Amino acid sequence: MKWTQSFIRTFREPPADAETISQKLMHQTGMIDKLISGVYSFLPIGLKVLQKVSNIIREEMNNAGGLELLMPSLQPASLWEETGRYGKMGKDMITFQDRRDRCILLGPTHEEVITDIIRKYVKSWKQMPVLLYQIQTKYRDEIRPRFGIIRAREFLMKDAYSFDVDDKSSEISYFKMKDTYIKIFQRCGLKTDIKQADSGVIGGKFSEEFIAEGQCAELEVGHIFKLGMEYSTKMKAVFNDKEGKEKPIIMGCYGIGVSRIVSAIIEGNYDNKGIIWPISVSPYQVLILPLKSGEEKEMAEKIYENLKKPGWEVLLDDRDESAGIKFSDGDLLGIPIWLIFGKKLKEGKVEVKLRKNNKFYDVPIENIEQFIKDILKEL
RNA sequence: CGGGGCGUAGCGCAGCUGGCUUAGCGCGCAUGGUUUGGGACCAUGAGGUCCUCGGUUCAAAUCCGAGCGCCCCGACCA
Repeated sequence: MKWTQSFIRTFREPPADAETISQKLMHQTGMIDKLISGVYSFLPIGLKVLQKVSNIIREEMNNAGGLELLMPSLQPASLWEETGRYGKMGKDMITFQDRRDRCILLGPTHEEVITDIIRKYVKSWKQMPVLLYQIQTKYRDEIRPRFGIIRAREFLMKDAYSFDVDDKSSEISYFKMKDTYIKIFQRCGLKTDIKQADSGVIGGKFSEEFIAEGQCAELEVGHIFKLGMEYSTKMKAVFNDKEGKEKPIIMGCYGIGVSRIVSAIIEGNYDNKGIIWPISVSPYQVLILPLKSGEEKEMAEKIYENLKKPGWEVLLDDRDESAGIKFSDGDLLGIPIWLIFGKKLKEGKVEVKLRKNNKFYDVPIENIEQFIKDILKEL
């Protein structure tokens, strides 16, 4: 991607109302744009990171045997009355009347909907275990949205639900998810602690939450629950066991705040100049900086085309800006590997800079591809 | 919902105490030119419902009232 075509717009100063570092940096790099309190647009560069995180989650969920589905955001209040949660959630839920005066809500979570699906489709012990998940927007009218997308009223969440024939099997599902979560957070470059937690409105028997390290004390990037028979009993999600006896399905549910992860990654990976993306979620892997407009720019474009071929995501800063601005914006944006086309080009060399530790390497142009390959192994 | 703060150009702010020309500054943006290794410079220019409504007044960004919005602390929360 060429910078001049990328919609990237950086700001020298953070917005006055931003408090946390991730919020400031996401605004300064033009990743997000606030519409109203707790509600944000993801601009192209921000969406790119969000999609990287989503794809890591997807891969690991699929590896764990999960099946992706997509449930609606609009849900009938009547379904929530079955579990008694309509009252419990209270004003956190965004509700409205449709034209037939039916009470509809914007889904803050999906236990009721998934249980409804399961009770319609699963009738036999032979159909389990099942693990279903979705990546979808959730709506919660938080008492106090804060810290940008860390606690938003509209946010992207991965929610998964497991269905088993008995406690033993459900336990296996639970621990499989726990392992999967550890892998997901590792791949995203997040250090997390696991703590036993209060199950809150979700209910169930037991839950653990994954807390991301960082300055910002907030909720937590993942939460896994053993729900037991809580929902299946109330909603009559039952199956026939081997003896033909009717039994309630044993459930678990597993959430990850996808958009919140993006914030959490920044909270754990930045310096006074800007973001330092882990390679796995960086919007681009390589940033190319031609510092002058002549031969440097020509050569930079050539290398840019070459590097795109093997599938690397490359950002070429083709703006007619001074070196200082390109460096500063590069630091702010946090792309891990930089290729600087400047002084050293006369000697046939490109300078490689690593954002992480600010180390520079002089690399002959013909060796660039191999050099990046080697560096990528270490990052 | 309680407490605190804020609302003036795309962003960051000054002006308000003590009402008075055409409401400023920095950044950004546009055009032209000189620059180009860590946020360069010159010139010209565009851009404003001073959050909204009402009140006081000869006169309101400025004073008063109400409302709306935003941020922070607290309670609350996957």
